[in-house]
Amino acid sequence: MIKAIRGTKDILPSEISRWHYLENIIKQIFSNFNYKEIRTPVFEETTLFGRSIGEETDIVSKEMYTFKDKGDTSITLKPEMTAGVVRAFIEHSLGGQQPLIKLYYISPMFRQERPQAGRLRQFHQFGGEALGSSSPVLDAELIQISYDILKSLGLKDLTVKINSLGVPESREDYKKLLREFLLNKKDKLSEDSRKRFDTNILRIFDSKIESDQELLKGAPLLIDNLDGESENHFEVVKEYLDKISIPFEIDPKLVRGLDYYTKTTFEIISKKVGSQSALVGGGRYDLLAEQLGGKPTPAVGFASGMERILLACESENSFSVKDDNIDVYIVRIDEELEMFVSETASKLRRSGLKADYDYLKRSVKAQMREANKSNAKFVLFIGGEEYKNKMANLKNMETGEQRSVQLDKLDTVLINSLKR
RNA sequence: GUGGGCGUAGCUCAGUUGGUUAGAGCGUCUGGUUGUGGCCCAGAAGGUCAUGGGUUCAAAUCCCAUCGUUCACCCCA
Repeated sequence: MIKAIRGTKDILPSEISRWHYLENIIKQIFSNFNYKEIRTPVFEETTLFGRSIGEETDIVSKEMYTFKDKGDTSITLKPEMTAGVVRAFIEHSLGGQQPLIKLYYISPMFRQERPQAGRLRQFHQFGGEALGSSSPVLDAELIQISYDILKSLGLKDLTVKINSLGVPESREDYKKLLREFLLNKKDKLSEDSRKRFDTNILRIFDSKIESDQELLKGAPLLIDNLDGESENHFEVVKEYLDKISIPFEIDPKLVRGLDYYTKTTFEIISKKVGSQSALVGGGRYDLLAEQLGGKPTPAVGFASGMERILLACESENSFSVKDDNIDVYIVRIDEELEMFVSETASKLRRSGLKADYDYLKRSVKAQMREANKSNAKFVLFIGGEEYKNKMANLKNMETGEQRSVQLDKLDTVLINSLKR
């Protein structure tokens, strides 16, 4: 048997209504904030990701689906969306058409990692990006959008964490401080953290190993060593979050794994999804557009994992969607009326009604069971004496009430009955 | 890439210290008297016990390998 590739999942008809529900909320809230949807290709030139996310990051160095196409170009399935959005922004000079552009997306992403709860190789993210303004209000706005979406889904157990990474210059100064602080403790660090000491020292804060955290006690914090501008920016973000009633925690250890972040970073976590607890991650990336060859364009954005969100919703039992139902199921009483039943269904469908019937020549009883399973509001019986007089029996499945209707007035009768 | 758990019907799972024909619930199908659902009742279909090898008179059960899956680490959404 051929099975779906490891780390990929079929979304079956039985679960699709939960996805539609989620997608509708996402579209609704982004639209309230006047964000426009953007769709970029699922694959891009490989170099785009190295240059934006960072060559040394885990995503680029070991998780990308990269292959050569027939023209010998190196292609990569997108592991995240920001790079593609910024590429499109530059390519189509979107910044030249309007000074600030607010975009959102819903799209599959691909990363070749070992699958686990809340982590797939093909997974789905939605996210928002605001390009063209350095206003801290936008940082807060994106936090608000993601938070409001999660809240609209009924999620309760959420924590918003924010931090500021400052600008590269102040960050470099700080790294020196941290390096000095840790220098004589280096040999006591875990193996991973010793590696981080050289590659990305900030990430040592992420370590889950207790002895590492012990060694970090009393370490200088990035947040206490910000440059003046970043500090002011962070103050406004916090102030505005307070004004719009978003509860948050400052987490000086929140260091995100993508190279392009500057100033604000944030995360929303839920304890209800296993160990992959981040539902949302994002931050400001003021230098990325320029780095990719565009004009300097301050920007901020976030991404959010839809599978993780649905896991959280499931474990909190935060919303339920009602079963699909149809308006009318047509039961064929006499076998020779098969064609007429199809014809009648087809007319009703063209009148905008949800109609179905049996294609398997099943018994009347079986047809009724089927009607019941598809939650039909009405059942129409076609056959016998009534049919000769161009009449049919219409049964209300909820009340059990049944009446005779003229076949040529069927659609109006049904439409009126359904209004009630 | 590293480590642990688990692979029995479409799904969720039983299966005793190895012992005849591998079970249940749900789901599916057919019936329960002429042309009417849910509830109930009767019956049926559906299994290379993941795959391959080994131990044994005898393996779903014990051992090994492979594959799959799952959870965790790293990292991330």
